[in-house]
Amino acid sequence: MSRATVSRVVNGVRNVDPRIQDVVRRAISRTGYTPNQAARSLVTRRTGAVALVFSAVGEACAARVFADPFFGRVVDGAVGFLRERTVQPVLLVAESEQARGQVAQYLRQGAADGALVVSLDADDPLPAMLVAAGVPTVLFGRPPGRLRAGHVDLDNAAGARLAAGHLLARGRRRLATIGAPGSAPAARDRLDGFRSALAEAGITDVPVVRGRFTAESGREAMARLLREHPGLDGVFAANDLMAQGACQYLRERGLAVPGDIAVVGFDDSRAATECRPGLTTVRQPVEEMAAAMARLLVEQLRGGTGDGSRTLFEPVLVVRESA
Amino acid sequence: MSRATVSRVVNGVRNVDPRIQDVVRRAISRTGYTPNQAARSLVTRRTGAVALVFSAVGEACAARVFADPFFGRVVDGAVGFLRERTVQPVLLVAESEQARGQVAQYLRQGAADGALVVSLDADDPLPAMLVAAGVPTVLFGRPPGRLRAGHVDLDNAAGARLAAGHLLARGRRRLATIGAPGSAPAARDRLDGFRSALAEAGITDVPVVRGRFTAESGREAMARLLREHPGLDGVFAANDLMAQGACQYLRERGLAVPGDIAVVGFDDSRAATECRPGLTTVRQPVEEMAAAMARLLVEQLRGGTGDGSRTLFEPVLVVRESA
DNA sequence: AACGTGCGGGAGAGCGCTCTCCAGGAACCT
DNA sequence: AGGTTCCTGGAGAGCGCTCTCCCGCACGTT
Repeated sequence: MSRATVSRVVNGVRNVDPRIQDVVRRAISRTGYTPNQAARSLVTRRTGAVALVFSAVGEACAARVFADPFFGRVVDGAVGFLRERTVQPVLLVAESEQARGQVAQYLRQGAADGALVVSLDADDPLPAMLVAAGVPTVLFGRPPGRLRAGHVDLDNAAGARLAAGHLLARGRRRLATIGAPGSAPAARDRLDGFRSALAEAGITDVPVVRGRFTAESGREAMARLLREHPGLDGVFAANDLMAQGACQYLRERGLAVPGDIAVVGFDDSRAATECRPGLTTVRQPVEEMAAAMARLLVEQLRGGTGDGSRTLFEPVLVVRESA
Repeated sequence: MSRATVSRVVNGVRNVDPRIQDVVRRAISRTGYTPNQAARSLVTRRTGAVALVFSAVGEACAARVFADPFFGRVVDGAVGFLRERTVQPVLLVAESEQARGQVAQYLRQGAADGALVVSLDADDPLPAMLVAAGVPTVLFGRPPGRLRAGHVDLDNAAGARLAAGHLLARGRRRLATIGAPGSAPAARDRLDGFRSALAEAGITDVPVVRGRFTAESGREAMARLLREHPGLDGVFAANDLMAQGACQYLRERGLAVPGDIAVVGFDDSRAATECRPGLTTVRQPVEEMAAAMARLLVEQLRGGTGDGSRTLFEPVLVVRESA
């Protein structure tokens, strides 16, 4: 029997006599034969795998990255979608400059058919490196600079407006916000959206303290806000983790949420429901967005073109107890 | 110029005339040439990558897995070690039966040179599948059944004894423990160690409630313990997340920690320091253990043999405020 | 001057697979 | 009965690299 026939059976391509198929399959299971992926991709120029890259500029360790429930949700969404299509998801972490180089090299060599990149930072050079290397790439969030790449995004400004509107509707007027590093486009949009919505209501002086997307930084930010602006009655945090930290701090200081200060978060992550009181927040459908990324990439891989296409999601306000 | 010479330059093997090296390198950077990994591994039978597999039996989603700080620490330890040796760490999640099959297949095909497997469950078939497929494998925790595989472990029983000793030394006598699924060998050892240490002190009746390694399950377990055994004055939880949940519940119920009830956790994870009060806990050096796994695997890959070797770590008690 | 020695480079096989091309046979039509 | 078509299986090239073998040359030795 020739290799060609075996190959046809394994790949289920063209008609092969059922009896012969049976013989081949039996031989395969008897000998425990497994096709060599390297040889296969050498000729097909496909690996059947897609990389899910988490890139973090300035974060020393991967633990920090995984600490945010956000990442687990991304993994869930992307992995779920890819599994159904029997493409193997492969997670890569680019936690340092050196790591980014290694990851880019790895992908350029063709270790995966494409990359889903989650990077919080607009200064991150990785997306541009991958696009330049010809790796099919889809990003979470809008591409930095003038980079042309498929991506999935949330209307962050609209989400922040939702939060602002809700706080105003609850009669809060002395508002502040806990932002995030200015290098994160999403965080910037949230800040801009919040400010502009308040400006339309005639509130122009909005204190801002920047956190680092962690609960701990939320605590610190809240402490500082309270110190510098004692009269606050409402706070919008750029993510749930920071909102959770803020709530903790307020409770420890004996302040009631939302009685004394209303708190609105962003993401609708696990942290929002675990928080006491339950966090009123702006829902970002992370799982669906990640699945959409995967879809975009798979289509690009199939169709050959289609880079630069994007999917935009709309945020929804989820009202719980905190505001 | 022949391909052989270029290959020699790229791989830095044998002496090549510096001038020729220079010419080759210049040509490479000018044309943006990148060697094809598939072709390379076809002949070398190496990929230069190592898989870090997170396997979870019965967990529906990856988000749950990543929610535990434990996993971030494993990633940190393993990735840090591997990067220095320029081997590419690749994370794989085996979140379902189907996923396990796909992951096993992927590795059997030679997508990575070996696997570091983190599985909390003794019933998990993945380690045995990989070993049977001839994939060099190193496990976190002792191998299930009679499987022969390299692994790294902590003396969990000794850790639990440390916790028991500390609670006893603090004068606590009415003790209970928040355990974890019996299918997790580490959790079982912790339970056994705790019980045997108390038995030596003449305490034989120790209430046990099982959690699921999450803060939420810790809350529930604590609630139940308190309901069924109102006189408790000390609790040992099988990990910090559950201890954190227990502390939260106690505080909400108006009970002082450690005043009314002392709490000891396990892991010394981020949760331990973020908890209020700071958690007294048994330190498990997860990062070092993960690095040791990577070391074991790399040695096995180099040396050819050495499967079945293991590294055992000793736990240390870290005293903070909670006990 | 003849010979050994070692270093730097080329030729060419072959890793394990896929895929195109082709041949042979069965079935169907004229 | 001959021709046409379809179906199935085999032969063989070639994917892009590494690595062994070999050759030529410069240098040092006898």
